[in-house]
Amino acid sequence: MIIDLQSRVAHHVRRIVAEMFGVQMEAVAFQYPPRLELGDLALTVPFELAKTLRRNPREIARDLAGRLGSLPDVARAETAGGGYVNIFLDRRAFALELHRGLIEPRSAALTNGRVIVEHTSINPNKAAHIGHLRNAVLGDTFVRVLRHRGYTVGVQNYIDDTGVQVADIVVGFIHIERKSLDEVAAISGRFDHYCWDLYARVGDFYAQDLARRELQSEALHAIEAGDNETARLAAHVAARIVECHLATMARLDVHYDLLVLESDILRLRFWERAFARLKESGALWHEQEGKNAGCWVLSMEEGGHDEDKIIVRSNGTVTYTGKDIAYQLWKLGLLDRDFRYRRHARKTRGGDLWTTTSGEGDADAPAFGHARAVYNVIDVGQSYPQRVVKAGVAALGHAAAALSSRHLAYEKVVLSPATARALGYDVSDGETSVKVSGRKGLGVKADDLIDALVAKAREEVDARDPARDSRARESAATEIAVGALRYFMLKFSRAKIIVFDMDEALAFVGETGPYIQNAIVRARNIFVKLEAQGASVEDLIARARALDLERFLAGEEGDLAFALLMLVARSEDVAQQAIDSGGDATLLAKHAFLIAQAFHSYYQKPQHSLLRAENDDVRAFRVLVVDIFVRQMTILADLLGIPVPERM
RNA sequence: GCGCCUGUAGCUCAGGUGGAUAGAGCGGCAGCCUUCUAAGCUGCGGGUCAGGGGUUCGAGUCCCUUCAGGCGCGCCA
Repeated sequence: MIIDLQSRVAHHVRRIVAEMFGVQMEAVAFQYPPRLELGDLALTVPFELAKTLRRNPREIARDLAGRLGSLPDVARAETAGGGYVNIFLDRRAFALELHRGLIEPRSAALTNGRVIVEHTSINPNKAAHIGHLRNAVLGDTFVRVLRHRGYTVGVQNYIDDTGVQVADIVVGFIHIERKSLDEVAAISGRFDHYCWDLYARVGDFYAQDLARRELQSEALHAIEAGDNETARLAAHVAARIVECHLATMARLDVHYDLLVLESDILRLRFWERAFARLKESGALWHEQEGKNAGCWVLSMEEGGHDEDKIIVRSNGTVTYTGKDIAYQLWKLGLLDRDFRYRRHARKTRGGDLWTTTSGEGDADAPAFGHARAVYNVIDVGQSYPQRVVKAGVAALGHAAAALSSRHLAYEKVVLSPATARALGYDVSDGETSVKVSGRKGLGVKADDLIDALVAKAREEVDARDPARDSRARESAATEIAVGALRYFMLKFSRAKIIVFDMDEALAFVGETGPYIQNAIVRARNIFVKLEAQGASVEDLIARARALDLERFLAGEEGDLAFALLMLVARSEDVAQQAIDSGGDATLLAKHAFLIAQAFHSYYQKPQHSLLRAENDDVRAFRVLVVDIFVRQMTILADLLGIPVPERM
């Protein structure tokens, strides 16, 4: 809402600057004064004009301020500091416009074309861990923000069902446990957790005798060839683990539109097609000499020497990077091949979940691929292969498409020494963090973390509200756990390594998801009580609209309330910023926290009590403020994927 | 060696497009519950924004450089 207001004011500022100084300004930048007493918005145009006009910015500010006071939306304007123009808004008009915008939300203008976000993409061979949660929460939150801002988004989860990690588990079943497909299928309980342990044993198994590595490559070849017992076992493992991952992510309300199976990329010969095009264009060539002799390589054109990346090995097999180039080309609509699709048994939030297939597809499948922009949420360790993929796309003459394909890189999650010790890992005194290791089975399983959070939240809920129905307490505990976890994953910027500490992650006080949830619960509860007393929120809001709000939004309470409203008004701006900055929702999470903080601070003062307001006008005013807060916070919580319990 | 990332309060971290006195949470200290649910609020203390140089009216933010730490540079993914 503040964006609209700013563009109206900016329009007038440009006009006035042209009249007074004869200068055409392209953009007018707004800032927020450090303290509310100084003003609601600040202009820095006098600083910019000072250069071209060769005049003191203070004088320019004074001239400009004199003309701004009579504009619509503006109550008055002052000069301050070395040349700021501080604008005080017409608070009544501001509050009413803000409220109207939240009651009748204009959905953001639809942008053209589809955006694809790929996230999660966990190897389907063992349980998801906290690092995967960071990926999924980052990706899912970005998707929510994009959709909110008018983008059409397709969410894809890439399943590497023919890779070495699945092969390792297959080796484990065949050569360590000596289980048949039927016996594996009969394993009950949490299959992904079973494989988590088995995977660690396979690591030991290889380490004991390096010759056993051959078993991995044997399994891999059998899987790629297909139509044999090993391949069927691999398919069973991958499919079953994917279901586990989907179930884990669903606990956090993370969903996908399409599962892309690597086996389908192979069977539908996407790579052969991409390979042919890459050869035609000369992007790939067959190296005749040197250490890469016999390989098909792609030049990275950096430094000019030894920068070639092998795409096809000398034994003729294609690397993962090669397959990813094919997949990326398909995403961008640059590969003249398509998958076939069938409905998956699981539903997604908006409707059907689809999966690729090389068999018969459903006739009514929607279109996928052909994206205008692609975001790949992948850990920062894969920056190099991601650059290779982009270079491959660019080498086919699609420079613009390569640019619209972005790597949303995020740092890893490691364990604090305390948490690593609690998991039974031996930590020496000097260490400040411990890397997770799939090979050693070291790490925190996503489900275990969520379970611990729910249990901790359940204790709190039980202690506060023992009389409440047990199922209601459980669902509140679950929502609090999810809110805490999602906020925790967002509060650090992507480039920061998270040193995961169980106690810190389990904290529900301070800058956390539950803090935000509590603010909304408190606010909603006021309305519940108000209605229970026989009052009507709707009537009170109608009454508020007719009030002299300028008066109510002044003074000690008014300033506090207005500060809250100013923060609320910036929400869409911050959401868009999260997109423009390249997909970092940290700002938006922080923003939600700031609004919650402003509300808590306002709410806490007994003299601001809504239910015990001294008269109906004051009550009506407070209802308006709280209503604006609740409506905006509900939107923000949804964007962050933070559920709101009925009671805390 | 080359490339990328990080360095801000005791700890963990925020700090669009350069702007006013650099913020939050945790921890510490001192207060606030016959309550619109204290998972909350108020106050206090806490800073060479790693060091140095430069650009600018103005730099935590941009440029150069040094230092420290991490990651990448596979016919793994």
